[in-house]
Amino acid sequence: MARQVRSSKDAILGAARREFAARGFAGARVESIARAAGCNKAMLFYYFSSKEKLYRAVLSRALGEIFAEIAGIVHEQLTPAEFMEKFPEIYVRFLARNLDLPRILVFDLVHRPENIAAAMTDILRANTDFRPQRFQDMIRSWHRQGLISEGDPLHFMLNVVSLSIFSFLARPLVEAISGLKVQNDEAFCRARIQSVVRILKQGMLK
Amino acid sequence: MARQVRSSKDAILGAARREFAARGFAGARVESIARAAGCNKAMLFYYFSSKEKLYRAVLSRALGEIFAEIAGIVHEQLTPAEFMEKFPEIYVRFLARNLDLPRILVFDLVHRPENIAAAMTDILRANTDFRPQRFQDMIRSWHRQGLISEGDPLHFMLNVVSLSIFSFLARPLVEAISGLKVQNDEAFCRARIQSVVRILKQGMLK
DNA sequence: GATTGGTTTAACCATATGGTTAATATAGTA
DNA sequence: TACTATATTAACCATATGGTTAAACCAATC
Repeated sequence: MARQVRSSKDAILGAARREFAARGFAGARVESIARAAGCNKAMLFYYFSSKEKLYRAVLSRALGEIFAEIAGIVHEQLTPAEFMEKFPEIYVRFLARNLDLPRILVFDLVHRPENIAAAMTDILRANTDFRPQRFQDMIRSWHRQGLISEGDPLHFMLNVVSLSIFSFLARPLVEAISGLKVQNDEAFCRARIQSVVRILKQGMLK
Repeated sequence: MARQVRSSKDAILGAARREFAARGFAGARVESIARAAGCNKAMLFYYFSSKEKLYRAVLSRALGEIFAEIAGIVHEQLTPAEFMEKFPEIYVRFLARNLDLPRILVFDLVHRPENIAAAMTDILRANTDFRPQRFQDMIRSWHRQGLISEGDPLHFMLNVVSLSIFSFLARPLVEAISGLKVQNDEAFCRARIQSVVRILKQGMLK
C-alpha cells in the first residue's frame, strides 16, 4: 500500500508552486506541472481533482509558511523598537529565500483577493492561538503609551509590510528607471533591511 | 476613409486594459476584449496583429501615463521635504483614480520584468528631457548636504514608492489578517497619504 | 459611377488545454 | 495464492483559444 504516496503528491505540489509562481494561475500548464513533477498528468487530477484545487493547495501552503515565519514574532512581547528591528530582518530574509511566495501571492492579491481571504481564514482557524485582535491592541497600546506616532494599526502594518516586501516586486522597475543594477543579492538584502529598519524607527518611533 | 479609426482602436485599447487588468495576460481572452470593445475579434488583429503586441501597447500606454504624472514633480527643484509631501499625494491619488494600472504593472513586474524594462526604455527614449541620472544626483546631493539620512538613491526611491503603491495591492491581505475593513476610499486615501508623508519626513529627513 | 483604401464581418483552422476513462501495476494482507 | 486498495499510465475527448482568410462595406475622390 501507498509506500511513496507523499513523494508523488509532494513532487506535484512543489512543481506546481514553481509553475504558478513563474506563470500565474491562468498561465500555468497542468501538463508541464506534471512533467516537472516526473509523473503523468492524470496523477495530478488523481490527487487534486482540478487545477483550481491544486492551486488552492499551493496557495494555502505558501500563506501558511509565511504565516509561521511571522507568527513567532507577534507572540513575543516586544517593544516597538524591537519589533521594527526584527520584523524586516525576518521578513526580508524569508522572502529572499522563498521568492516564489511573493510571486504567487501578488497575483492573487491583485486579481483574486477572495482567494487570499479564504486561505487566510483557513489558516487563522487552524492556528487558534493566533489572535490578530491581540496584535492590533498591542499597536494601539503602543500608541496610547506615546511610544509610536502612527496610531492606526492598519497603516502601521501597511508601512512595515510595504517597505519589507515591495522591493522584491519593484526591483526590476526601479532598476530600469534608475539605471542602477543590483549585483549582489546578499548585499542588497542587507542594505534593504538596514534602510527599512532605519526609516521605520526614525519615522514611527517617538 | 478612416472616419472613425480612432474610435475602434481606442475602444480596443480601453477594453484590453480592463481585461488585462482583471485577468492578467494569460487569463485575458482576445474574444472578450473584442466583444467589450464592441467589435469583431478580427478587428483586434487588424490593428494590433497579435495578443502580445496589443498587450505591449496597453503596457506602454499605462507606464506612459504614470510616468507623465510623475515627470513634473521630478523636474521642479524641490526641497526633500517638499518632495516627500508632494510625491505620495500625487502618486496615491493617481493610483486610486487608475486602479487598472497597478494591477497591470504588478503582474509584469513579477512575471515578466523584461517587458517593463523594455517599455520603460521606450518611454525614456521618447521623453528625452527626462534624465533619471539627474534625479539620482539630486538625491545624492540632498544626502551630501546633510538634508536626508538615506544616501542610496535606490533605497530612497524604494522607500517612497513602496509606501505609496503597496497599500493598493496589499489591502485585501491586510484587511483579511487584521479584520479591519476599509469602508470609504476617499478617507482611506487621505489617511494613507498622511501616514506615508509622516513616516517619510520623520524617517528620512534630518 | 467606377476606383481606391481603410474598415468590418462571418466563417474557418490548427492546436493547446483541462479533464476523463478504463485498464494496469504494485504492495500489503488474509 | 487470491483479494483489496491505492498508485500510475496511455489513450482519449470536448472545448476554448489565438490567429487567418476572403469577401463585403463604406466614404471620399476622380
